[in-house]
Amino acid sequence: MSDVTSPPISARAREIVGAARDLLEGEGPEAVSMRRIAERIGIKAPSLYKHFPDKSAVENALIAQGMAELAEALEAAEVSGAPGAGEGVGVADVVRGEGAVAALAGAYRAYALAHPDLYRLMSGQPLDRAALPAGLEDRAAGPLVRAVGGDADAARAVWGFAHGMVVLELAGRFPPGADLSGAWAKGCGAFSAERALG
Amino acid sequence: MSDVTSPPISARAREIVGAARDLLEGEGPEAVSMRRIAERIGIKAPSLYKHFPDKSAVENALIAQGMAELAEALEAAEVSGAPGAGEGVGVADVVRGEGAVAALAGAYRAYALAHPDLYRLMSGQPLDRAALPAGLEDRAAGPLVRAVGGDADAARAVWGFAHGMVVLELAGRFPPGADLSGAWAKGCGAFSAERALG
DNA sequence: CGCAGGCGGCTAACATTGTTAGCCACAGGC
DNA sequence: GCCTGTGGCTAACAATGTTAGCCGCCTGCG
Repeated sequence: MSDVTSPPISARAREIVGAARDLLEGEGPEAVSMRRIAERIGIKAPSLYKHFPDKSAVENALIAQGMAELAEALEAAEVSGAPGAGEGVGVADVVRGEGAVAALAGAYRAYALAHPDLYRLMSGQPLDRAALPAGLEDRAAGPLVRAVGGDADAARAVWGFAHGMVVLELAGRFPPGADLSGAWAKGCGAFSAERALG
Repeated sequence: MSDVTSPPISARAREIVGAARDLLEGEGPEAVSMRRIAERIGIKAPSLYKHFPDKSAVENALIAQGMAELAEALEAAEVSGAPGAGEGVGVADVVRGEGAVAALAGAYRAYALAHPDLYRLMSGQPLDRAALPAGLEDRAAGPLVRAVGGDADAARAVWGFAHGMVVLELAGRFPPGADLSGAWAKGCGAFSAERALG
């Protein structure tokens, strides 16, 4: 997944966000405390403040990392789902762009399910844009706005749909055993049909 | 909004969740601590444990309260948006049910924006169904499944869309000044168009 | 009437959290 | 050869949820 941690260049800083990520993905959000992070790399908690101003700065680094990875995943789905690429589309591809939306939705869901706690960290709070690498947010949004032909309203609606489905699934809010892929298909189909009608 | 707190009948218990709600909606989630709740009703924190087993029980009461209110709001939108009711629909009502979905979406968004912290509390965690009054969840879901004609997949997709839009808006994730009502319209239209195509 | 019991307060305390103050060792540059 | 910055450390503080243990008062009962 290449190197995605831009602002903190220090090796120690990278080690810190690495430990934070391991804790987050290995033991959940409540495990990522300053003392646990420090312990994991063999130092004491107060020393972390020589590398990051506070805990939220570490979290912001994690968020940037996740967003970059998500952007990569979406870009990969974009090329593989683009018209002209190999790999035949499964269901009716009546509308130009339908396959693209579904492919992106699938990649979005897959990333969120593969990194549930990181995804929640990324999307659960007001997002300090100043602490994010410039252009990252736009880059992550790019594939989706291209898939809907540049329609900002449609892009936001599809994003809302995908995010809502993912976060409800992660929170276990759907009835156990519900056929979520059916709901995903319904949603992707709806947005594609809407495009068909103009 | 009538009486919605079912399990804790004690006056003190109701006073406690009232204080918790005031703190939550007045000063945000981090203000609702056991000590602040107790202080607000003139007792000390440990005494709260004579009425609730732990903090999460208080939160569950809050969640039940919010879900009941949301259900009421959706039911109200359901009757006012039903065919035959007064109040002309704003935009093209080409499909039976389109107005209903839009009306429900509007009510959903309105409730969430009016009670942002309560909504986040309601929807942000795995939901301890055992601690909820029986049937509450189904009641809240009722209006939406009726609006989509009983199609469970469609209901889940629309719910995902509405929830995602709301939670992204509450988290300030959309660009400042974005035309969200446009995105909402696009989404509602998409799901209605999908129904038109079968 | 007297008494037992429990309901509902209280204080003190514990572990854990993020975070700060202040100290010290060591490396590199003038 | 000093001196300064970097990056460790210990001790401490405030606030969190929660428990233990004590006590006063009201109620029901014999």
